[in-house]
Amino acid sequence: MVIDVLKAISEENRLKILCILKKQEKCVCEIWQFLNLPQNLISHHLKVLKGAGLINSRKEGTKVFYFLNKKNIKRLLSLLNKFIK
Amino acid sequence: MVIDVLKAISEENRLKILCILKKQEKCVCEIWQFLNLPQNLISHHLKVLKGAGLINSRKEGTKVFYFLNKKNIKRLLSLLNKFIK
DNA sequence: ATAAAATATCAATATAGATTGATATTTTCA
DNA sequence: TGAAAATATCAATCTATATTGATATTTTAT
Repeated sequence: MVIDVLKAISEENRLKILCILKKQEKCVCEIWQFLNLPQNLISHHLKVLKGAGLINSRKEGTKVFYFLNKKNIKRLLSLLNKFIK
Repeated sequence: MVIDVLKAISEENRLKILCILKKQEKCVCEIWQFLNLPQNLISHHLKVLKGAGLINSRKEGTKVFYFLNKKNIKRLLSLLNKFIK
C-alpha cells in the first residue's frame, strides 16, 4: 500500500536512517550510535522501513547490515511523479 | 519542513482529497459529499494540507474552493527525486 | 559450555493525530 | 432583520504509533 510506504518515510528518525543508508549499507550499531538513539528504537524503525519495502538486510556474523531497496524507492517516486502529471 | 509535507500526504483521506483536486478545484461540500465523510473532518484535513502548502483556497460567496498548489507539489517531488540520485 | 556482542522482541507508557459532536462564524437571500 | 447554507473551530475521545525498559535470541570466540 502506498500509504504505508509514505508513512514509513514520514518520520524524522526513519528519514535520517534512509539518508544514512544512502551512501552505503550500515549495521544496526553504526546507525544507532550515529543517531544517538536507543538500539531497540532503531531496530523498530528498521523493521518499519523494511516492512514498507524501502530497505533490506543481510546478516554477517553477529551483525545485520541494512541497505536501501533502490528499486522500490524508485517505484515510489515514479508513482508520486505520475500523480502530478 | 519536509517531514510535515510528507506527513500531510501520508493519510488516506488526505491523499484522496488531493486526488479529487487533481482534476479541478472543489468546494468543501463537494469534497465531503464525495468522500462520504463528516464536514468538519474534511475541514480539518484541508487545513493540514493547506498548512503543508499542498493546497490553497479561494472564497466565493459562502463557499470555499480548494485547489492544488502545483508549484509546491513539484517542489516536493523534485526534492524526493534528488534523494535517490 | 560459557560469556560477550549485536540485534530483535515484548510489554508498558507516552504522545501525536484522527474522528466525533456541538457550536461559532460568515455570507447570502428573502 | 432573520433564517439558511457553507465552512471553521473547539473540546473530548479514540486510535495509531513512537519511545522506553527489560529480556530473549543468535552468533562468535574463549
